[in-house]
Formats: sequence, structure tokens, C-alpha cells
Amino acid sequence: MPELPEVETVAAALRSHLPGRQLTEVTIRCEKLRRPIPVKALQNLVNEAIVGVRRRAKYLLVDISDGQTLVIHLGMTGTLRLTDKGETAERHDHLDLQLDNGKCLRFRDPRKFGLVMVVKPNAQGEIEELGKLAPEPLSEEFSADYFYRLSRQRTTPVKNFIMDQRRVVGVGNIYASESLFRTRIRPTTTVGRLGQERCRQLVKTIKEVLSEAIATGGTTISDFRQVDGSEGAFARELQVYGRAGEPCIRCGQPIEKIVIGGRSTFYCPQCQKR
DNA sequence: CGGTGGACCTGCTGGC
DNA sequence: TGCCAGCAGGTCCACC
Repeated sequence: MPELPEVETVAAALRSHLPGRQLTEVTIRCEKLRRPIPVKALQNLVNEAIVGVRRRAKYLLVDISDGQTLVIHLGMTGTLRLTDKGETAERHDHLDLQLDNGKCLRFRDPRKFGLVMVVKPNAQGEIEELGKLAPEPLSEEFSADYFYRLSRQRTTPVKNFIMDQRRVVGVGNIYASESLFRTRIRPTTTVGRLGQERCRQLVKTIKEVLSEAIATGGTTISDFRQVDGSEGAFARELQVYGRAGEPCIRCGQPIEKIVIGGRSTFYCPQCQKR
């Protein structure tokens, strides 16, 4: 579900609701996510205030008044909702953070691939626990030069490369197929063999696709929801993802579905060249 | 180090 | 109607 645009959509909404609020109570119903939820560290946040909301790659960062940061990753099926106090929790509502205005930040994640941790950022505000992440795709640091340099000698398919969070952050399975379709690059193409011009096009397109998706509130396939429960509208804009067998919007050839790196991949065999 | 394939977990869908 | 295989937006780890 949540690639960068979905996380940014959530972050933007939380940014207008959370800063200034105090945490009054923490309820944990299930600790077993990708890593166990740090129960004690979360309990220690009670009575602290939220001072800001940030996003890094697909991670949501909630900065706390004690200098720590609550890190949330939504995995495949995670959602964050702002509910009213007293709204009954459902089956996969693993974590509630009660706020001093009667609202509740509720984390739900049926598949439990999500992640919740409490960390101390370094002096630059960076979260070292997140490991070596590529620069933000919408920053200038993520440039044609950067992409070209990093991809030389790499034999992996371009689709794998742009989904590798050490090289490019924020692009997941949907936006990878979409970006490659728009640039007419076949997903199986060896990334190291892309010339400078196609690298430039791809970088530019990744930025465009992510920006457009943010502007429309992300993509809802089934699970993703904005914090008020509404769906993201970018699903209507998808040109290849989930369209196997349908005619290509450019040339009419049926869209093909293949598996690369264990993930479904959609492309037009006619207009996407090696 | 680079690349690949499976594991993690639950729910839904489609085919028989 | 009922069952079961297959599939799902993401990491992470073991293996070559």
C-alpha cells in the first residue's frame, strides 16, 4: 500500500492536527509487528507533547517534546486514523495514542508488516536506525547525475533498482510500474545499460509521478486510507498498474503482467523498450 | 559487495 | 455453496 505519496498524505494531515497536542494515554492491543512494539518506551511518552510531524522515505516521524521521535512505518496494510475518543477498536487496531483534545491516533495493520519504534534523532534530526536511505526523491539531491552515477555497472533490472530504498526512496511497486511506463522503459532492462538521457527522463518522471500522487491524496487499492478514512484518488490515474490484458493507452497493445523480484510488474510490450 | 528468492502475516478473490 | 490456491501497496535476511 503505502509508498511515499500515501505516507506524505498521512503526514500532511497529521501535521495539521498533532503538533501542540499532549499524549494522555497509550493503548497497545498487539505488540507483534515486524518488530515488537516498544511498550515501555511508548508508555513513557504519556504527558509529553507532540512538537512536529515529518516524513523520511516511507517512514512517518512524530517528534516528541522529550527529544525523542516516534517512528511509524505502515508496511503493506498499515493505516493511521484520527478517531474520536471512545470509538470501538476493531480486530487489527494494534495501537491507540489518546490526545488531550479527545481525539485518538489509531494504528491499524492487518498484515503486521508495519513498524513502530521510539528513537533519539542525531544532532541533524536524522534517524540512524533507519539505515542508509537514498536522498529524498523530491529533493535536488536526487538528480539525473546521482542516478546515472549510482547505476553504472549494476546488472539488476531497472525496476528493482528504483525500488531499492538504498538507491531511490519512496518508490514502491505501483509507482515503479507507472514511472517506467511513462518513460517507455521496459522494467526488465538492466539499469546499468540506461544512457544518460533515459536516466534523466526517469528521474524527472519519478518526481512527477510522486508529486501528482501526493496532490491527489495517494492511491487506494484496498487498504490505504487518508486519516479521515477517505480514499486516495490517484488510483484513477494509474496507466498500467493492475491493468493486465487491457489495451495500452498509447498504442492499444494489451498490457502484460510479469513477475520481477517476486513482485507483479505491469508494462506495455509495444511501447516500453529495452 | 551485488543479486535473487523466500519469509514474515492476514484477508480477499476467483476458479473449480 | 464451499474450499483452497494465489495474490496483495514492504522490508529483511540468508544464500550464492
